[in-house]
Amino acid sequence: MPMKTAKTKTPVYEQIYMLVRQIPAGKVATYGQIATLLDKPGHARQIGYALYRVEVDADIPWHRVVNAQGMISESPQRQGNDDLQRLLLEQEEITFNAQGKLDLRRYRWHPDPPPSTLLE
DNA sequence: GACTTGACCGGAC
DNA sequence: AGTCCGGCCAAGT
Repeated sequence: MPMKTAKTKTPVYEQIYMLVRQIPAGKVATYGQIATLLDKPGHARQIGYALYRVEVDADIPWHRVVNAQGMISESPQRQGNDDLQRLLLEQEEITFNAQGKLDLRRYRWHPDPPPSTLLE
């Protein structure tokens, strides 16, 4: 049981990123949904913070994550990129209504395999 | 090592 | 319809 030097840092965000990568084009997930899929309901803010530090050109479909109201969460920090998010989604044939909301009933991602499988 | 900062959510009023 | 409020916790200062 010795060696404590193996500081396996298990990046928490790694799981978030892996899960987000599973979202198919044309579908979206909410922050809370991601948290729940990771068996951590209520930790939605962590998802937002994780995506906050994602590079725009990273191989992560960050644009497929919206808030529980079906809207794109904007931030002073990301000015301009929130518009990009909408464009990327529209390219996947996702439409927004006059209020800038998308229909979650229609576009929400429902993973077939259990979440635990998705992380392997 | 304490304190601040968030792409959030759900319930209460 | 709105608004307010507490909870959640990793990273950065």
